[in-house]
Amino acid sequence: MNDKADSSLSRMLSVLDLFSDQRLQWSAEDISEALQVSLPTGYRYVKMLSDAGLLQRSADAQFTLGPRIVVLDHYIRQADPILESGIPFMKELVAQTGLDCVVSALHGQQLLDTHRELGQTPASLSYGRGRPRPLFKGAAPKVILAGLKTSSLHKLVALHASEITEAGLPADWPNLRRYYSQIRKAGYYLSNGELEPNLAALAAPLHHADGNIAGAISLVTSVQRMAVIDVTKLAPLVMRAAKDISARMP
Amino acid sequence: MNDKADSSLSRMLSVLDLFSDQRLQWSAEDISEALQVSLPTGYRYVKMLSDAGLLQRSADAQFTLGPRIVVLDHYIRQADPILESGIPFMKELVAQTGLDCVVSALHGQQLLDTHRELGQTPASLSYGRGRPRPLFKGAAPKVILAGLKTSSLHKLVALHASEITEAGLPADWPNLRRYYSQIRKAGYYLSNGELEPNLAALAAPLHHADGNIAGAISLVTSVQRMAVIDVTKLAPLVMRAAKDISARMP
DNA sequence: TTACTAATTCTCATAATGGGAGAAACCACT
DNA sequence: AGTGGTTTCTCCCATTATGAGAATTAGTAA
Repeated sequence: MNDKADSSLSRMLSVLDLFSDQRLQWSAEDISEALQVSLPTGYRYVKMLSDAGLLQRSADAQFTLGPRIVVLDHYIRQADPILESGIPFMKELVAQTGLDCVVSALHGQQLLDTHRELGQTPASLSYGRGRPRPLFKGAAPKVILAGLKTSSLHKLVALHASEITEAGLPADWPNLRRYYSQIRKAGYYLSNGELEPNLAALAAPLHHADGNIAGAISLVTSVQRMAVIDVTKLAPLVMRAAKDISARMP
Repeated sequence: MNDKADSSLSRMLSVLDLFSDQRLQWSAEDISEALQVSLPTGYRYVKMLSDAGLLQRSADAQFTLGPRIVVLDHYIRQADPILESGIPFMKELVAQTGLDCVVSALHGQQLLDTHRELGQTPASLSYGRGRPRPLFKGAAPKVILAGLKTSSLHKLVALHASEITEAGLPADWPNLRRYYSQIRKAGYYLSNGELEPNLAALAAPLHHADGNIAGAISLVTSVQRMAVIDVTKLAPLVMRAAKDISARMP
């Protein structure tokens, strides 16, 4: 309820918000202006963030994201049980089908692709690990949300009502619940042009040993190529891989 | 000269220092104790860092590194000119030689591997993007430092005198300078068991369009396999790829 | 459910510290 | 040496982070 909260501490962190794929170079001056702080303060911020390795100086008095981020992501990857046990199975799926294989997971409120194995003719160019994804569009998000405990799902939908209607999903909770529970029962979900008009994907859920949802594995290709694929053959492949990976999870 | 500097702002950032491959789970209580702050302050820190996405809650009142890091690394990768133009050439080198191919770069004071393409029999298991590397050991670091402007190199060595002697390099600046300039003249460097006893690597420098060093590309394999390789054949391959990649850099 | 324990947030007075303004120092080029 | 842009410093003031303890919430087992 306390929205004015913009203390010094979080204001410094909000420097990171400025960086996006739209703009990866910021000068201390631009930062000061964007955050509405004085120039010396802007310099203090970039100095501290640079000392922490989250930023680094680059040419022409510009600052960019720093090496610490790369190292921290390395730690995250090393500790990710899905990656540890999943990559061989992903490679196998790619070899069997020639399609691109993606693993996605929910981190807090954010749904991310965490790894990709590309086939010979990558359908989705270059979107690699770390791509944020909409929560309510596409195959991977749907099987992941379908795998959440009802209470967790309820919380999540409460916070994203507008996106849900925008995605064409039922606005009322009972119907939404039913929608997801059908997906869970099916054990997989096929999307056609949901996320991007010419992409299709078939996703299956990954589970932790305790049964909780861990993420999703999906095969991605163009809508055209998916049109000639026998989904009744493809789905079991993906679900099998998902089970195999899940069986190796802690 | 001001070493006592441990303000609130940087103290909060130092929460991130706690996370390493040794330990990726910290409770608010442990953090408070490690940083010598009170429990409410510890909670304030993790709350702010979580709001920024740098941390996230996980099971059992533990906190782990957050999804924001993965997204930020995604931005860095997307903007990395070496990756953009280099990966096809790396794949080709792997196909030609069957060895592992690594690209490394200097970010500020930190030398990191930024990408790996693995051969059929990966020699160096699983050390992927983001692995920090010693500055003075191994093939990639040596060709990179050899490519720095003399003044930059001088600064760097001044800050790491102990590591230099420990790595068995000349302690005095004139000899060190000569050592690196020989490497630069050769155009490549072959290391045998320098970094890890059973690994060998051959590295060549990558340059920006302005001639400044951008990083290094290297082929890595076991010492045994390298022993049967004709280096006079391998070195030109790597140097050619390095030139090709460099030619496509901005 | 209820009762328990652990985890997290709140309250508030206090002191620490981050903020701004302007000057000064430091660069990297000529 | 001189110049323009970049970065840090000094200083005082007001903001804001802090700790101690209490209060609340969440999680879990009965």
